[in-house]
Amino acid sequence: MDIAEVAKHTGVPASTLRYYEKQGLIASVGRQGIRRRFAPGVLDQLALISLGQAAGLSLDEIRSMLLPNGQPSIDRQMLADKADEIDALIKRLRAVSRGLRHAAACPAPSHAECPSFQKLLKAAASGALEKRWRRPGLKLPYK
Amino acid sequence: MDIAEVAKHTGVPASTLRYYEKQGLIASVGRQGIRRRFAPGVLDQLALISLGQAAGLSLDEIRSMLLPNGQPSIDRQMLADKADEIDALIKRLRAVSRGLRHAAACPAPSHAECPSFQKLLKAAASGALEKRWRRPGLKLPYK
DNA sequence: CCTTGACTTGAAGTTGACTTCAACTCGTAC
DNA sequence: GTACGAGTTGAAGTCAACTTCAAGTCAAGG
Repeated sequence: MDIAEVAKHTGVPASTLRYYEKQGLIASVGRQGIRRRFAPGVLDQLALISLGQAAGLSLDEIRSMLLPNGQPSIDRQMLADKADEIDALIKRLRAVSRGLRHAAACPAPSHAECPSFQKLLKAAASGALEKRWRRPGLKLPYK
Repeated sequence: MDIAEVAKHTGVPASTLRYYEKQGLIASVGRQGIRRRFAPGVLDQLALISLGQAAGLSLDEIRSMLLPNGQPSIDRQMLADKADEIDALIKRLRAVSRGLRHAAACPAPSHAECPSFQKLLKAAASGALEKRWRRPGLKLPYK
């Protein structure tokens, strides 16, 4: 497959594919003239990369889960750890969501007088809420 | 309060406070010599900013929720919308977490043969999983 | 008076994951 | 044989939210 074909099948832009190759995340199987040729297996690798990103992994981390041949060699413990991380994130997000909803429904004339909003503010001020996550996330299937 | 005091109370670095001021997110009440002085109210504003960040708002969005005087003027509908967004994100994250856990527990010799892992991969490949979220998130209180 | 330390400034640097660009090379079609 | 479209390259640009830096300004203490 040439790069356009891979891009079409995966939705990953050609520029990104070249970038991934440079980063050692995927590999082309030789060239036809000047053009890269990819084995069909690259589609699976790209799926794996997408999954890793959805799970909140950096490209560096994802690379560390790939054998030199591109096959995944994934530590099950790492998967479980990542799941734990995501669960913790979910917990925090639910707290924020609940707080926001409460504040949205709060009948106080201004948020300055809404106790639940104040509570949220206090939590935020205390540093209990994270300001920035390490990284990207996911789009998801089952909507 | 001077900038160091605000920094100490809030944990927000002085450099960030200056940055926020430049961005119009907070305001100082005059100077003492060359040094900024802040009214205590700035602590509340910073709490609000933290909360906004935890809810996934960009600084631009947060600014749009502030009146020129720094008081929040928050659209309740917007809060509800944000809560919806967060809930949707939670849904996606839970799918990923479940998938990861399943894969971690999967007894197949390699993930290449694990059906649930394959399913996850397929979801990721389909673009159902987001690669990058718009932005930061939260750290959270109730751990 | 001079040093010290905390503050000031605007400009430039950082990070991660890409995208965009100019300049170039092919294979194919006319 | 030449124009075209699609690929190639390395370098530079983008975005957000900051941080870092050099150079300068003060107030207070010794």
